[in-house]
Amino acid sequence: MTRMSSYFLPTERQPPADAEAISHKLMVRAGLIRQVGSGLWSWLPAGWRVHQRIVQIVREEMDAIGGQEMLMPVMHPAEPWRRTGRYEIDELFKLQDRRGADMVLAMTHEEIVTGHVAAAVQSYRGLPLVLYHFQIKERDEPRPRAGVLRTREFIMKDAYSFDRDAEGLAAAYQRHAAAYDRMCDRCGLEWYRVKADVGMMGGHGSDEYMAPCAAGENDVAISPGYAANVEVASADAQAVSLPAGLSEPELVATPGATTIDAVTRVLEVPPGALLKAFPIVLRDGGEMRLIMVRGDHRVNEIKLRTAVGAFRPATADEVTDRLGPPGYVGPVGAHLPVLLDAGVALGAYVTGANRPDAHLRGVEPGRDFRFESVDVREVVAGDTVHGATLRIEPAIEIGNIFKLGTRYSEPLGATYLDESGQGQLVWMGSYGFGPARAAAAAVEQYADEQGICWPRAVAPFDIELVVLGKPGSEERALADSLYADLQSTGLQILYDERDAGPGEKFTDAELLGCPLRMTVGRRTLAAGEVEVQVRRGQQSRSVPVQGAAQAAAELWRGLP
RNA sequence: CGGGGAGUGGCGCAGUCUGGUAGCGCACCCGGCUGGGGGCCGGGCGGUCGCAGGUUCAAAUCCUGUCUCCCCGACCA
Repeated sequence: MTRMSSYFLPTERQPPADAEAISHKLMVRAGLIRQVGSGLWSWLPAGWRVHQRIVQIVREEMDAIGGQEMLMPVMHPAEPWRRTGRYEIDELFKLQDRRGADMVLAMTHEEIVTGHVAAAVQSYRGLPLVLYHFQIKERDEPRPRAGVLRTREFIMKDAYSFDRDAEGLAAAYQRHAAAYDRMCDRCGLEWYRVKADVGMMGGHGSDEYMAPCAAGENDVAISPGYAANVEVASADAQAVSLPAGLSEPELVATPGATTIDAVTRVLEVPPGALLKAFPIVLRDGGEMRLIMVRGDHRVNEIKLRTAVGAFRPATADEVTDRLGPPGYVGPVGAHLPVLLDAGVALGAYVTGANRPDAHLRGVEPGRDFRFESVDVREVVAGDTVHGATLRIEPAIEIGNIFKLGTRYSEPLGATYLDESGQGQLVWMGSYGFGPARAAAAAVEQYADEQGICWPRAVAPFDIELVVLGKPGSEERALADSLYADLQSTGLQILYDERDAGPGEKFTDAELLGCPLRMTVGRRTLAAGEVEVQVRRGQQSRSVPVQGAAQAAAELWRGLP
C-alpha cells in the first residue's frame, strides 16, 4: 500500500543551490536522497526502492554464475591491512577502539574474505569459489562530488573468486564479465565494457563497466570494435606535419619561446610539427629518461607509468644539469635514453636545442637521435584505431572486474594442497558493482526537462496512479478500485490521492519518473476511459475503464 | 593539496560595501473557493543570521579565529 498522502517523498521545486550534475539535482528534487555531510547521503524510501531493485538484479546475476552471498563487517582490525600493505592508503579510514587497537573501515574486503578462505580451504577440492556480499564501503575521498556519484560511504557488491591457477581465474573472470553484461542490460543502462588500468597494485587485467553520461568522471575512447578508458587507450600513429628535407638539423633562434604555443608562433609551424620533451626520473634507480611526444599531444601519465614504472617529473635543476634550460630541451645530443611516443611518425620535427633561446628544425628521429618507441600519449577525439575514428565520451564507472592473481593470497597465506600434495597459492579475482552509481547513471542517461525517466526495471514504482477531482468525488471512487485492480497485477503502484491540484500531481509524477502514469479524471472518465502515459517520450493514450489495469500492465511489459 | 565560492526559517534568496535590533518568494498550519498542468482570497506559525572571541552605546553587517558545505583542478588500491 503506497499512498502518496502518507508516503515520505519530500519533493522540491528547486534543486539544491550548489548542485551541478543532473542526477544530483533530480534525485534530491524527486525526494530520493538527502545529504548528511560531504559525500554522505541518506536514501529516502523511494530512492531506496531503486537501490534495492538494482541490488536484486545484481544478486540474481551473481547467483546465476554460482556466487554465494554472505556478509562481512565494515570495521576490521588493522593487522591484515598491514600485511597486504594497504594500511598506508590515504583514503583508508583509520580509527582505534577503546583499548587503543588500530582498526580500519573497509574500502573493499579482499583482506577479510581471503582470510576466511585461507583458514577454511586446505585442498584443491575446496576450489573454485565465488563469494560476494553487498556491504558499505568507506573511503575518505579527497573530493566527494555530484550527489551519489562519488561518495565517502556507499554500498558495493563486491565479489571474489578463488581458483587453483591462472586458467581457473580466466574462466571465472569470463563468467563475471558475462554476468556484468547482463546486469547492466537488465538495469536498462547504456554501457561500455572498457579496458582499464590495473593500477598501482598491479594485477593481470581489468575491465570497467562505464555508463556514458555528461556527469561522468572518466573519459572513455570509443570506436567501432574498440573501447578503452583513456587512461590506457592507444591510437594509430599519425602522419607528420613537416616534410623531411633538410640534410641536418638547422639551429633557429626562438628567444623567450619556452612553450609549444610560443614556438609555433615564432616559427609559424603547427604544434604537431614540434616534439615536446618531458624529462622524468625513474623511482627505481633514479635514472633519468627523456620522453618525447608530438607538440599537439599530451603525455598520459598512467600509460607512461605502465611503460616505465613509477617515476616523477625531473626538477628544473636536474633538467638544467643534464640537458639544458627548461623550455629548450630536446633529444639531439642528449646523453640520456630517449623514449619516443609511438604517435610520432617518421619525418622532420622542431625540437628544443638544449641551449637558451634556440630550437632545432628538421630533426628526424632515428637519423638525429636514437630512441626507443613507447606508447605514452593520451588519445584525443579524431584519432583512429585500426583506421576507425575515435570519439571520447565522459562516463560513470559503475562496475569493475579485476584479475588479482596472487596479490592477496600471497601476503595472507591463502594456499591449498594440489593432488600431489604440493602447496599452491590461490588465484583470485575481484568484481565490484555500485548500485548507487547505476541509479545515478540511469537518471543521467534518461532524464528530460520534466525530470527522471526510469528504465522499467529499476523504477521506484512501476506505475504512478494519479487521481484528480475532489475528495469524495466519483473519480476518487473509481481510482480507489483501479488501485486495487492494479495491485492485483503484481506491479508496484504509487497512488497519488493527495488533496492537491492537478499541476502539482503531474509535476511530481514527472519528477519521480515512474515508467507509466495513469490518470483518473473527469475529462476521460466521461468517455468511460482513463489516461495512460508513458513517461519516456510522454506519449499518452486512453484505455477503457473496464480492464484498464490489465491494459496498463500489458503496456508496461513492453516498455524499455 | 592548489584555486574559487557559500553558510540568514523546510527550500531558494535579499540585506553585509555604508553597524541601529531581520525581510521576500515558495513550502507549512487554519478557513473558504477552485478541481486536467505547481490556481485564488483571507488569517497564521516559524529564524540565538554556522560557531567562538573581539571592537562598539549598538553587530547578520566591522576584526580575529574556527567549523561546515559546494565548484574547478590534482588525487581516486
